[in-house]
Amino acid sequence: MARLNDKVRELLQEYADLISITGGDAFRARAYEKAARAVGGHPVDIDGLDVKGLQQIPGVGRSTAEKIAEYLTGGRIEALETIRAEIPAGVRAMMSVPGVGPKRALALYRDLGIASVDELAEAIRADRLSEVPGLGERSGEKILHGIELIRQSGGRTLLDAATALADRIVAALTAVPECTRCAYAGSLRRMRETVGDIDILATAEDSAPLMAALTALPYTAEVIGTGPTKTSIRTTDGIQVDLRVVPEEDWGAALVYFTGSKAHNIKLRTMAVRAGLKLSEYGLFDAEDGEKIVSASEDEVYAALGLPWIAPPLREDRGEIEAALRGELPELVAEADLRGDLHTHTDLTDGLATLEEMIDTAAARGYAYYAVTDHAPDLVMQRMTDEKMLAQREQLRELAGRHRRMRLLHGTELNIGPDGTVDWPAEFLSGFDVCVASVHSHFGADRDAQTRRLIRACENPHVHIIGHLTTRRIGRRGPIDVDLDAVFAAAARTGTAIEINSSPQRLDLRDEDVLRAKRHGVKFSIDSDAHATPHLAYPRYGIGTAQRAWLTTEDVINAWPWQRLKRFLRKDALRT
DNA sequence: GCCGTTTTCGGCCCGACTGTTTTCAGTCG
Repeated sequence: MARLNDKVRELLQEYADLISITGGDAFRARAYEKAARAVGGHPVDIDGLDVKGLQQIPGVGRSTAEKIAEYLTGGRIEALETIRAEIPAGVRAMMSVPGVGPKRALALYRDLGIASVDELAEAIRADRLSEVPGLGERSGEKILHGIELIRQSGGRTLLDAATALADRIVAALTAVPECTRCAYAGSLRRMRETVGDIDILATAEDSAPLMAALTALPYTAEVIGTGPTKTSIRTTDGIQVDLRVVPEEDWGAALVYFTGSKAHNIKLRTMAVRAGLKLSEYGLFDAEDGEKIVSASEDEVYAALGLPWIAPPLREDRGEIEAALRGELPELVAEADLRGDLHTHTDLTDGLATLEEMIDTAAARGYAYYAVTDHAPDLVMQRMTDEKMLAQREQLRELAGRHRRMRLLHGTELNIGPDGTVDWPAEFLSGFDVCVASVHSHFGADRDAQTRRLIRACENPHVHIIGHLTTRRIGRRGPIDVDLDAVFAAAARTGTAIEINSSPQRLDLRDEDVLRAKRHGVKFSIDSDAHATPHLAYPRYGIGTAQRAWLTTEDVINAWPWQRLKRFLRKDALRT
């Protein structure tokens, strides 16, 4: 379960969607959307706030505050329940399909009686879509493609929601007196970009109190199964959680086993067999006499196989065992190695927090440098102007001494146009300390065009970092079609870093692409792309991608000391 | 529904793209 702020954000967003679907006032719907974002990005936990306190959140007025308060005290919002009764949940769910908005969702429901994504796919295949005015064959194809996209990531949970839930469960189980150890394992521990379910491992003499604690959690909606060693539940958010309890002396072997990956485990077991041993979740045994050799810690298990401990993000059988045998495991970059954030927004464009709030929160993270990179004018809806940007720079310079240990950088997130050019002329660009350049339009351009535009952006002497390169949004929008190797080669040649965007909705680039880019000699920037102060914590997810891609501090420009980063950012000077 | 160094009423992020129109509606960022 995520923060209460996130729960309320989801409810307000649902209310806004339902207002849109039922043809309510568009501005009213947008007011709730804005309030939803504001609550989600609010740094203070709303639990315990009263109506007055809630109204202090920008974008939350009396009406919204009362609805939130109603939820906080009674667990439901009457107005939301009323409108929910009108529109089946599946109709709203159709809005998550690219190409389907509130108007089409309603038309599909009213005209064809379609009330779920599955029924929608069925109707398109049965060629019934053209019965709805304004929808034809092409629309059907696009929508069907969108449905495919959702299904590909279907049922998987984003890393932030999974991490928040796992942290809470581990905390709850650790508090049980009988519990001696508890941690999460599985793909979450390996920091995969999404997780299918959450695996929790615990040790106790008597497992019953732990099983009981899990099934009694307030957000446990359904107990799928429960026994002495394993209990599975589903949360109110539909996430499956498996808890396994083992004796304390088997902790290490069980943790290896339940962390995976399957391919990594198979390789370990094969090594064990060759050495006359047998590895299972219960320990490492002598194959002959069945005597247990070790299983108390992961270190011991790996050591008994002649290996150093291998960090979970590497356990994918991508050569980590061979590297470990050669003593060539990388010293992975860690969250604590990050010395700054080079891609963040403020309320000057679409961020929620002020410049001061963002800077103060960044300083609290102990950064040595911090860049503010608000959107550039070609993203028209942000209404950026030269004057606004220069005024922000002025304001930033005035705040220079606010945190003595943290250097402030003035930057921007440029838009890479269809031809690869960016918003401002060279003269204006040279006034920025750092420029991120990203694709925000023309996602459908063909492979050659996408490749050309990105290479041209790399060749721009003022562009230091390519932001969220593939522009994918997990489960919502696929990556653009681009020759990644050609772009990586251009980035390496021109000294342009490629971003690992840490937003859990993006995580762009993906780990396997980062691996490929690294082979080209590309450097990376692990950034939050924060639009609110809590988002500044996102690099914990981007670090997962970086670790899965074997990156060290050498590969990551914002893990470098300022003087070294400064030289990297003098790309334009070095090239002239 | 929210908000006010333009405002307590009257605005509210604006334009491109797409497919379906034959002048525009819906969706998206």
